[in-house]
Amino acid sequence: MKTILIIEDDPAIQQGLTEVLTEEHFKVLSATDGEIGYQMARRECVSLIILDLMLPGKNGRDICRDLRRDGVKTPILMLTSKKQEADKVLGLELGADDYVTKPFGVKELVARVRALLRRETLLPSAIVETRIDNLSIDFEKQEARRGKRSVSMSAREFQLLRYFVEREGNVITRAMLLDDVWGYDVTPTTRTVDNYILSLRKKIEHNPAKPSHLLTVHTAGYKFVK
Amino acid sequence: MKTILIIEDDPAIQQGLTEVLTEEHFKVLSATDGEIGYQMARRECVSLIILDLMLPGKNGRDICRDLRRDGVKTPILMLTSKKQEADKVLGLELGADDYVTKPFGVKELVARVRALLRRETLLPSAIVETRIDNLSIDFEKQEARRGKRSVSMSAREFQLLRYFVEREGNVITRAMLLDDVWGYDVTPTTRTVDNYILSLRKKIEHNPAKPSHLLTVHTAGYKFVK
DNA sequence: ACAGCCCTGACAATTTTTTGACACATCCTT
DNA sequence: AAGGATGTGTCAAAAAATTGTCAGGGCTGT
Repeated sequence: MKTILIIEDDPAIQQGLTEVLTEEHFKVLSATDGEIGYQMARRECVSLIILDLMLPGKNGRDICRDLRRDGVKTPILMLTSKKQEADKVLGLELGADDYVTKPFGVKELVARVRALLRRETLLPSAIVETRIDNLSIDFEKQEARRGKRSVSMSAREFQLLRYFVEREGNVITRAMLLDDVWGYDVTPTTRTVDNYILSLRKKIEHNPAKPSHLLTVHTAGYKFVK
Repeated sequence: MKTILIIEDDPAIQQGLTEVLTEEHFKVLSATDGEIGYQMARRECVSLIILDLMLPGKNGRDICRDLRRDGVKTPILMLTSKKQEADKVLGLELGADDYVTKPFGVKELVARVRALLRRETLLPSAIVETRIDNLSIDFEKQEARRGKRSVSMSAREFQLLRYFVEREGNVITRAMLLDDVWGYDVTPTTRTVDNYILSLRKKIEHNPAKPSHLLTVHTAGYKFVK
């Protein structure tokens, strides 16, 4: 689950945002003072920061600049009162990623939050494509093909395989898979995992019954090797 | 290490860009005057040029055109103030590869820089016209015709199709479509998207029920292939 | 008022995900 | 080394989720 830090002194907005975002299944942290918010942003591991421009303690402008200077790359969504301010906030001098002017619509805000988070997850240049024996896989395009024959995989299968490929050689427990690939909110049986392993093997292994890539580590989990 | 040439007269942006790109491990050269920048672009060996549209000395538009005329193939990322300008900058007449409108977020800019560098072939990223089977489409004129029979499409349909065509082969989620094609202020249902896909298929596919271009990627979104 | 777009809601069709049953393998005790 | 206990492989069918499709209502510009 993604955590969002809200740094905002107006209690009405603070509370409203918290409610909305919680409802949208985000975890929310908050600070009403600039200096405290800044410290939290540095210490806590959050996915996105919603930052008011005007704050007691330390204003949003400074927080933003300082965070960037500290090397914090978390996306920042600025709340401003005037459009003119907003233009200055963006651009490079400060390093915010997007802004919303008050008064703002809840839907718009949530949409922007989601957009920022999505862009975020697209950026890290994790593994985009790979090759297992003569099967080539493009995770971004969600395509897998053996020679010119395309092999169909569901979205979850791609996710799962990617998870393994990115952690090549490490033992992956079922719990890790359930947490990271499925998420906290759903809890299928561990049998579900086995079934996906099964179908992945059918697609990537030459002899699914004697796997050479997606190995089982008894009582522990699975391991992918190339 | 890749070298990036920045041609930009506003010192704030100039400096900001330099900082950010340096931090991202690029080597940065810069010019604040158009004519000087143009000369540098011709002489120095750089991997990418970030070019402001409005410049003293020689404006970005001319620099871009002249560089292309000189046979310089280096990717060019334009900085513009208005979206309308941007659309004109792209396309073939000038030869820029991508653009960012001010104010822009750091992440977006860096992402675009990386994308351009990754891209080996210098395709202009804005497609003005295309052909799908025997259907020819002109996005600028908003015309589509199959042979001499014109096929009517609404503005939104053109937008949507263009979005797909420009991202050929990539999986496009409904959220991306809603954010990028519809925008943040309106929030139609995802069902709306499906309906547009439906009507686009009726217009571009030979057999809309068995699409061969506008494919659905179950649980993920859609994908356009030619 | 009319035509054309845009959006919504309902329901059907399809695909994916999960479950449950059972065979088989491995581990750990005795 | 035998035998139970537990963990895994496998399949098919049920359950859930996603997408396809259509008809209709609201809105806008003419």
